[in-house]
Amino acid sequence: MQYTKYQEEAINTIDQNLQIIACAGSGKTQVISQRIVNILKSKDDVNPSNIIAFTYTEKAAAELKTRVLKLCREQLGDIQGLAEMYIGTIHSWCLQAIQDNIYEYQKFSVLDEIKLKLFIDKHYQQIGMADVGMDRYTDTGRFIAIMSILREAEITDGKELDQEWIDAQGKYEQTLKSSAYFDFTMIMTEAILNLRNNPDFKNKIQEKLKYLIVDEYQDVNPIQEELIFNLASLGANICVVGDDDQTIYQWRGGDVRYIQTFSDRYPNVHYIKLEDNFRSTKGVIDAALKCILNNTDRLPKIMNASGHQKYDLNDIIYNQFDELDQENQFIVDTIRKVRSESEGIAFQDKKDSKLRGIDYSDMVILIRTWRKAESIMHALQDNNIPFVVSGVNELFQRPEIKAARALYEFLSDELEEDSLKLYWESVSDNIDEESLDFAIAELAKKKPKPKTYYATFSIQGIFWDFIENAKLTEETFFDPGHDGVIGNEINEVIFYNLGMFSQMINDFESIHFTDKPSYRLRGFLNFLRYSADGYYPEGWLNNSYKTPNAVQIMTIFQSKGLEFPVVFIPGMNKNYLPVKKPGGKQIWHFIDKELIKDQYRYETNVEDERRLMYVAITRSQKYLFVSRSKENRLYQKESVFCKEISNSDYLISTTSFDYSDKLKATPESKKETNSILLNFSVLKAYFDCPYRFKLISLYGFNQPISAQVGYGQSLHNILMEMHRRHLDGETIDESQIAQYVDRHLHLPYAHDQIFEDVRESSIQVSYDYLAENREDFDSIEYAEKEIQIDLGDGIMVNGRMDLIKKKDLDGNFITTIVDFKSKDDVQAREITMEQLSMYALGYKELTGETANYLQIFSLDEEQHRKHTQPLANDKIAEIKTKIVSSANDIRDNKLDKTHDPKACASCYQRKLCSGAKV
DNA sequence: GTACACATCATTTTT
DNA sequence: TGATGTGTAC
Repeated sequence: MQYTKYQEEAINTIDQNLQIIACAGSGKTQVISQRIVNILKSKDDVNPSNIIAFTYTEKAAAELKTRVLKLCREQLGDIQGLAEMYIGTIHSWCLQAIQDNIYEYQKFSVLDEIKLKLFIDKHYQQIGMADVGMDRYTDTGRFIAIMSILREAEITDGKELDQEWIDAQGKYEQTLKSSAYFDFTMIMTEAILNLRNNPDFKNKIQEKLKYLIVDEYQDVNPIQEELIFNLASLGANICVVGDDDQTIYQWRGGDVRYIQTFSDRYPNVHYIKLEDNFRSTKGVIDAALKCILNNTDRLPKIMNASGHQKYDLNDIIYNQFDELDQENQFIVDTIRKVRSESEGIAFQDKKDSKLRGIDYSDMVILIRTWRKAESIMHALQDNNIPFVVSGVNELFQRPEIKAARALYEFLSDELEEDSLKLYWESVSDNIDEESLDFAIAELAKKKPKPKTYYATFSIQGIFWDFIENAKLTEETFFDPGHDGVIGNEINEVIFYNLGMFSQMINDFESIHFTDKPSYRLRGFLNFLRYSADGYYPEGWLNNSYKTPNAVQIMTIFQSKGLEFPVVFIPGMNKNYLPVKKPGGKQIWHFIDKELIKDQYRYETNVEDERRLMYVAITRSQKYLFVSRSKENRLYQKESVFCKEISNSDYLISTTSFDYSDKLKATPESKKETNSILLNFSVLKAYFDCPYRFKLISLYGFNQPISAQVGYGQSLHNILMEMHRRHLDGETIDESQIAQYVDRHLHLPYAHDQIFEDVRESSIQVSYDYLAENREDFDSIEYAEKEIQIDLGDGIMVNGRMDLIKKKDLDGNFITTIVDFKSKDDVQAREITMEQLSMYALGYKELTGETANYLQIFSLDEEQHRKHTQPLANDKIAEIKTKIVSSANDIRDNKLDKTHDPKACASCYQRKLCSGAKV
C-alpha cells in the first residue's frame, strides 16, 4: 500500500497528540488502522489492551476492526491478545467498563427507545413526567428527548434549570435504576462519574489506557467530549479524526466546534490535513466544493482529485422537469443507459483492478426524506429494475401483521371469530382450514379471566401456539405466482414480518410481563395501535447477510461512509433539501430554549443541510445525476444548492446524452465481503440447526418470558464476584455470600414468594460451591473473560468464558476452561462441549496457549456435577474450520433445516418449523 | 409591491 | 402546531 506524504506523517505521529482532518475519500480508515499497527510495531511497552478506538456506529466499528486485524496479521504475524484492544462505540465501551468494574451494575440492562417508552408510560407518575406538565403517551417521546438533552448538553452559562426539571431528572434516573435499567445517556454519565469519583475504577482504566483514538470526532456531543477529555487526562495519547464538513448528527448535539478548536483544548497537538480525495473524479469534487464553499463555519482546507477516476463529458448531469413522472422516467432511463440487459458501462474500482461492467448494486438513489421514496419505488418496479429499500415502516399495512394483531383483538372480545379467520385467509390461500379452525378454538380457551395468574398468561406463548396449531410455517406462505421483493421470496418476507411481530411482543412483555393478564392484553393492543406502528421496519432488506444485486434507495444519512460509482440525487427542491422545519409540538414548548447552550444546534440550519448535500455528492465515484421536478405545493421551487452546484463547469443539463460509445463490459457486482460478527450462542444455534439460527437471528422469533428469567445470569454474577475478589487478593468466606446474592439476584418477572425461594436456593448453591471449591480458587487465571476470535476474511466471533483455571502440578501447568450451567442438562452436554472448544480457540488467541481440559460445571441445587473432558489435539483446528464454513454459509444465506431428531427434540423453535423430526 | 387570508403539508436516526 | 405557498385586495 502506497501512502502519501501526509498519510505517512499521520501514521508515524505516535508520540504526540494528533488531529487529523480527513476529507471525503481520503483513505481515513486505512490511515487509522495503519497507525494502530504502527503503534504496536514500534512501541515495545504497548500491547493491544492499551489501545481504545471509538467509532460512531457498530457497523463502523466492525469495519475498522476487520481492517486493523487484517493489517496486524499481515505485518505482525501471530500476535496475542488482539481481542483486548477495544474498537467499538463510546456507549459500549462505557457499559463494558462500568459492568466489568462495578459489581452492582452487572445485572443492569439497557433500554432501547421503544422499551424506554413503554417503561416511562408504565411508571408515568413515579418517573416525574406528570410533575412537569406532560401527558402520558402523547408527550413521552418529547420527555425522552428532553431527558437526553438535559443530560447530554451543556446549560448556558448563568442560566439555571427549573427545580421541577431537576426533580424530574432525579426521579427518572432513580426509577430506571431501581429496576436495574440504564438508558443510553446513563451509560455515559455513570462512566464519567466513576472516572471522577471512584479511584479504583479510575486506576483500572488508567493502568491500561495508553492510546485513545476517536473516529468521526466532528459528531461528538458535549457529554462524549467530557468523557474523551477525562480519558485523555489519564495520561493517554489522543488522536482524533474527522471532517468538519461532514457533521450531520447535530440533532444528537454533535458540535463542529470540538473539532475546530481541538488544539486549543489539548496540549502538544500535531495537526494534519488529508486533502487528497482518492474516490471521485475531478468533476464530482468540483461540484461538491462549489456547494460546501458557501458554508462560512468551516476549517480552511482544499480537496484535490488524486484518484484514478477520470471525468468524462456527461458524467455529471442536472435536469429539471415539469412533472414528477418525467423525473422518475429520467432515472429509469439513465439506469438502463448505465446498465442494459446484457452490458454495463465499464468501470475500474481501483487503479490496478480489472474493468468490470457496472451493475445494479453499484447505483444508489439518495433521498433526504422517506416520503420521497414511494414514487421512485413504483417507477423502478414498473420497469422491472431490482431495488432494495431499508427503513420503510409500513409494517402495519401488511396482511400478516393485521392478522397477528387480530389474534389479540379476538382474545379481548373486540373481534368476531369469523373476522379473525378472514384476516388469516387473506394472508395466504394455502393455510389449512381445519388447522386454522383448531388453532382458533385453542386460542379461544386462552381468554384471560379476572383471576388468571400473570405468569401463566403469555402473549408470546399464545402467538407461538397459534402458529404451531394452525401449522403455519415458512413453506405455508410459498406462492410462486406472487413475486417477493428482490432477493426474497414472498414467504420469507411474511415469515420475517411474523418474526418482527414476535419482537414487538417481546419488547412489550419485557416491560409489562407482571401486569395482570387482562390489563396486559389491553395494553398490548394499545401499544400496537399507538406506539409500535411506524417504529418497526418492514422486513425486506435486513433478513439476510447477503447483499442482493439491486439499486439501493437510502437516506443521505445512511450513505455516510459509503461510495458508489453511480449516484442519483432526485427531488432537489426548496423545502426538501434544505428541509423545511416540521410543525407540531416541539420540546421547546416545555423547556426554555435559552437554557441549553448552543441550542440552535438541535435545530437544523442551512449549513447543516449543505453538509448533507456535500455528503451526498461525495458518495459518487464518477456518475452523478441531480434532478428535480415540481411536486406539490411545498415543492415548487429549486433548491438553493442546485444553483450553487450549477456554478461548476462540469455540470451539464441534458436528457439526450448518449453512452453508447463508452467502453462496455459484462455487469458484475463489486466483490466485497461484509464483515460478519457472530457470538458463541448464535453459532451454537447454527450448529444445532442452520434453520434454527435463521428463525432466531434473522427473523427474530423470541421465546416466551417466564417468571424465572434471570436466575442463571444472577448465579454467574455471584460466582464472578467471588472469583474476581479472590483474584484481587481478598479472602472469600461464607459470611459474605448473602451480600453477594442480594447484590446480584435479579428476577425482574418473579413475584415475592418465588423471589424468596430462589434467594434461599441461590445462597445454598453459592455456599456449597464455595465450600467445595475454595481450595481451587488459587488456580483461577481468569473469571468472566471476554474473548474474540478473528478468522480472517471479515469473520469475527466473540463471547465470554466463565472461568479459566490453571493448576500447577509440580511444574506441569494444566489449564481447564469451565462453563457454569444452572441446570444439569444431559442432552445439551455435547453441544456445550463444542461451545467450550470454541472458547479454547479464543483462549489460544488470547494467550497463545492451548487448554488441556474442558469442563461443564452444573450448579443444580440437588447435584452439583462436573463433567470434564480432555481437549483433543486436533479439536481446535477442526472447530476453526467449522466456524469458517458456517460463517460462509450464513453469508450465502444457506440456512437449511437439519432434520436431526436429536436436535429437533430439544428445539423450542420446532413449533415454527415444517421439517421438525421428533 | 405588500399585506393578509386561506390552503396545504409535515425529518433525519444512533446508542 | 407552524411554516410556506397561493390568491386576492389594495
